Amino acid sequence: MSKQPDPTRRSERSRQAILAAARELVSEVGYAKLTIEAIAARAGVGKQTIYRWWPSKGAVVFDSILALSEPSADSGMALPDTGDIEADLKVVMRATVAEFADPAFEAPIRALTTEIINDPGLAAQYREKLAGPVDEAKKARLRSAQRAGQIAADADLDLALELLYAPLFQRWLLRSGPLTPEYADTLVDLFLKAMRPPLRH
Amino acid sequence: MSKQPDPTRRSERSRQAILAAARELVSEVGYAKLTIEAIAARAGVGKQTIYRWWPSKGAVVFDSILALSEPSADSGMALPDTGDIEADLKVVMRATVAEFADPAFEAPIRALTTEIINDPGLAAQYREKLAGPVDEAKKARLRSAQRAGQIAADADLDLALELLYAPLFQRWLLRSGPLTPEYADTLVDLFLKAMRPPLRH
Amino acid sequence: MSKQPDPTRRSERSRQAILAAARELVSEVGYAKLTIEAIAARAGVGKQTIYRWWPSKGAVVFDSILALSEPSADSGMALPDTGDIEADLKVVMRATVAEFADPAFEAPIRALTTEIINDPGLAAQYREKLAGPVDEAKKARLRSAQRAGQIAADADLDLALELLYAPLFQRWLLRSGPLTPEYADTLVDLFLKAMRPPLRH
Amino acid sequence: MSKQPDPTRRSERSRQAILAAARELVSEVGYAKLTIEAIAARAGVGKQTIYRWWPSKGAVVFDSILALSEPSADSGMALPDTGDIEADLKVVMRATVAEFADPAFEAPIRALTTEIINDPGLAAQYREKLAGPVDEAKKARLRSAQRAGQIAADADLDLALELLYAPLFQRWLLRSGPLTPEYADTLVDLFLKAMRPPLRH
DNA sequence: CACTAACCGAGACGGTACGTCCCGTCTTCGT
DNA sequence: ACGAAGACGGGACGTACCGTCTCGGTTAGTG
Repeated sequence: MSKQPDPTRRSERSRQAILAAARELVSEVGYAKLTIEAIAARAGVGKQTIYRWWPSKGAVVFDSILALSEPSADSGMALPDTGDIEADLKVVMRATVAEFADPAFEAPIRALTTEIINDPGLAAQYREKLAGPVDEAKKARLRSAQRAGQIAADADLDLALELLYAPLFQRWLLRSGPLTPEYADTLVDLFLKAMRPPLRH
Repeated sequence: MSKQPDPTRRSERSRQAILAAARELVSEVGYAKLTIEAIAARAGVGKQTIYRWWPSKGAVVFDSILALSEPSADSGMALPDTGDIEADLKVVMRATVAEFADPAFEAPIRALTTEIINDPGLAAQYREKLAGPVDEAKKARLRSAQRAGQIAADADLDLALELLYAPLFQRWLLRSGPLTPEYADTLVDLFLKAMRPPLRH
Repeated sequence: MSKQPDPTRRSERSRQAILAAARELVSEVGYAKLTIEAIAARAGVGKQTIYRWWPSKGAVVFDSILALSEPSADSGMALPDTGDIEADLKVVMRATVAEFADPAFEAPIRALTTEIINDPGLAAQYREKLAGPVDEAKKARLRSAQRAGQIAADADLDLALELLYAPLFQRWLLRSGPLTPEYADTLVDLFLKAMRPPLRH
Repeated sequence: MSKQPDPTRRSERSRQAILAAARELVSEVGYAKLTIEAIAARAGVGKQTIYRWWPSKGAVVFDSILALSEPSADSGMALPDTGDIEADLKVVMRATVAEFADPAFEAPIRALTTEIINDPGLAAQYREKLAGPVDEAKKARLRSAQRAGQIAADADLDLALELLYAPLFQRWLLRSGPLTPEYADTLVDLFLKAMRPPLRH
C-alpha cells in the first residue's frame, strides 16, 4: 500500500529539465560518472523529484534518450523501398555506420547499452520502445524483398536482422575494428548471399 | 617521473587472494555492486595493495577472469578439424551457446563486457589477451576450410568471425532471444552459405 | 561564496549525541586516539554530519566541554566574598587544586589544552567562552579586595590572575610537582605579598 | 626476549640526518602534521631505522630539540651575577621573552610542549635533560641573592622559579596576552616583592 | 474563497565506498 | 649485521553520493 505519486500533478517543466540535464551530463562526464545529484543540480530540481518519478539512474537516462527519439517515432519510420534491396540496405547500413560515428550519439547509446546489459527490465523496455519500432520497419522492408523473390521466402526475419546488424553493432561496441561505408556494403553483400532464395531449375 | 611499485617485490599470495576474491564476489553480488573494499576484506588484504597494482575495479575483474583462462591458453587451444567444416563449426558454436548459458561464466563475462564497452584500454587488453588467442584458433580452422575449398579463398577471416559470432553474442548480451543448439546450427548454415566459394563451371 | 549549511535545519538530537560521544570517548581512549569515525559511530551519526558543523576534531571536543560548562555559566558564577581576601582565595585555589586532581576533569581539560596550544582560533574561543567568564568573576573578587585596601589599588588584574594561577596551571600541565592544598595556600600567601598596597606613613 | 639493537653499530650519519630532518619538518609543517615517513624520506633513511632507535614521533622530536641545546649545555650554563638581582633577572627574563618571540624557536618548543603534556615519560625526560640544567643555573643565581639578603633565606626555590616563569610561559602558551620587555620587568618586580625577606627591626 | 493536499526546491540526515595517507611490521637487497 | 628501500595489513582520513526524510513555498482542485 505504498503511496503512488499523482501523474496529473507532475511538473512538465521539471521533467523536461531533468531529461535535458541527464542528456547533457552523459555527454560531458559519461554514464559511469553521472550522478543523480548532478542531474538534480543541473536541472534546478530537488533530488526527490527525480526519485519520485524514476526508479534508477538507468531509467532516467533511458527516458532521456527515448525523449529524443520519440518525435521521429511518431512520423512514418519507413525505410526506403526502391525495389532494389541491395541498394536500399546499403543506404540504411551506411547511415547506421554514420550514426555510430557521431560523438553526440555515441556517448548516450553506449551508456544505454551498458545499462541494458545488466538490467533485464530496461532491456525489455528498450526492445519495446526503441528497438521495436525500428526493427519492425526494417522487417517490413525485408518482407517486401521476400515478396520480390530477392531473399528466401521462409527466412526468419529476426534472425536476418541479427545477421545483418550484429557484426556492425559488435564492432562498434567492442571497438574491434573500423566502421567504414565499405564495411557496411560488405555486410549487405554477405547478408544477401546468405539469405538468397534457393535456385529454381 | 611518477613512482611505480617494484613488481619483483610483489606478493604472489596477495595477488592470488585478490583475484580469487574478485571472482567470488562478482558471482555473488554482481559487477555493479562489487566494491574494492569488499575485495580487500575478502582477500585479507589492505586496500592500498589493490590500488598499488590495478588502476580500477574493471582491471581487477579483468585480471581475475584472465587468470582463469590462462592455464588453458598455454595448452594447445586448437579447434577440432575433422575435415567437415560444417560439423566442426556446429560443435564449436553449440559449445559457445552452452558456455553462455552457464551462470558461472555468465556473470563475470557480462561484467567484463560492461567494463570493456566504456574503457578502450581494457578493450585493447581484452582483444590481445583473451579474444586474440581464441580468434586465432578459429581463424586457423577457417583457413583449413579455405584450403579444402569449403569457404571462399579470398574471404576476410576477421569479418567471417564477426558474421558467425556477433549474432550469438548480441542475442546473449541484450537477451533479445533464446540461445539454443538449433540457433547455433542455423547460424553456421547461414554463415557457410554466405562464405561459400563461387561456383566453377 | 562558499556553501554554508543552514543552521535552522540542524538536528539538535544529532548535535547532542555527537557532543556526548566525544566526551565519553575522550575519557575512554584519550584525545590523541580519538577519531571522528569513532565519534560518529558512537553517536549513531554519519561522518558528514560532524564535518558539516565542525571544522576539526579539536572543535568538537571543545564544544563538548563547553556544553558541560554552559548550564553552570548561566547561574551566578560569583566567588565567595567574606571580606577576608586571603581566606577566600585559599578556598578557591584549593578547589582548583581538587578539580585538577579529579580524573574526570583532567583528561578532557588536558585534551583541550593540547588543542588550544596549536590552534590560535580555538585559543581565542577558549578565552571568550570558557576562561573569560571565570576570569571575570575572579577579577570582580580582586576588585572588591582593592576597594577594601587589601591589594594595591593600581594593580593590573589580568597580570594578578596570571601570578596567582599560572604556577598552579604549569605544575599541573607539566606534572612538575605535587598539587596539594598547602601549595595552594602558599601561592595565595606569595600572591598577596606581591600585590600588597604600599605602606602609608 | 625481544631483539635489542646494538648501539655500537648505530650509524651516526643517519642519526644526525634524522634529527635534522625532524627539526626542519616541525618548522615547516608543524608537529601535528609531522610524519615518520616524511622524516625518513627527508633524511634519506629507511623507516625502520627510525623505529629501531626511537619509540615514538615525540621521542624523535624531543631528541631533535635536545641535540640543539646540548652543545651549550656542556659549557658553563651560568646566569649573570652582578650582585644586582633585580637587574640580572630582568636581563634574563627579557631574553626569555625574546626567545619565545623567535619563530625558529617557537614552533619546536610548542611541539615539544604539546607532546610533554600528554606523555609523562617525555615530561620526566624533559625535566631531566632540558629544563633541569637551566633551572639549576637559575636557582644558583637565586641562592646567591639569598646570601646577599635580597630574597628570603627560607624561600622554596622551585616554587620561586614557578612564580617567576609560569606567568610568562602561560601567556605564551595560551597566547593570552602580549609578551613585551615591560611585561618581563613587571614580573621581576612582583617576584621580588613576593620573595623579599622579612624586615629586621 | 478559503482549505488542503500534492508537488516542488532545497538540503540535512544515516550511511557506504571512495581513493589517499600514514601507521608499524616485515622482507629483500646491497654495502 | 645494519641500513635503504619499500610492500604489506590495517585504520582513519575527508569527500562524494546514495536514497530517505523533513522543511517552507507554491499550485491545484474541492467544499
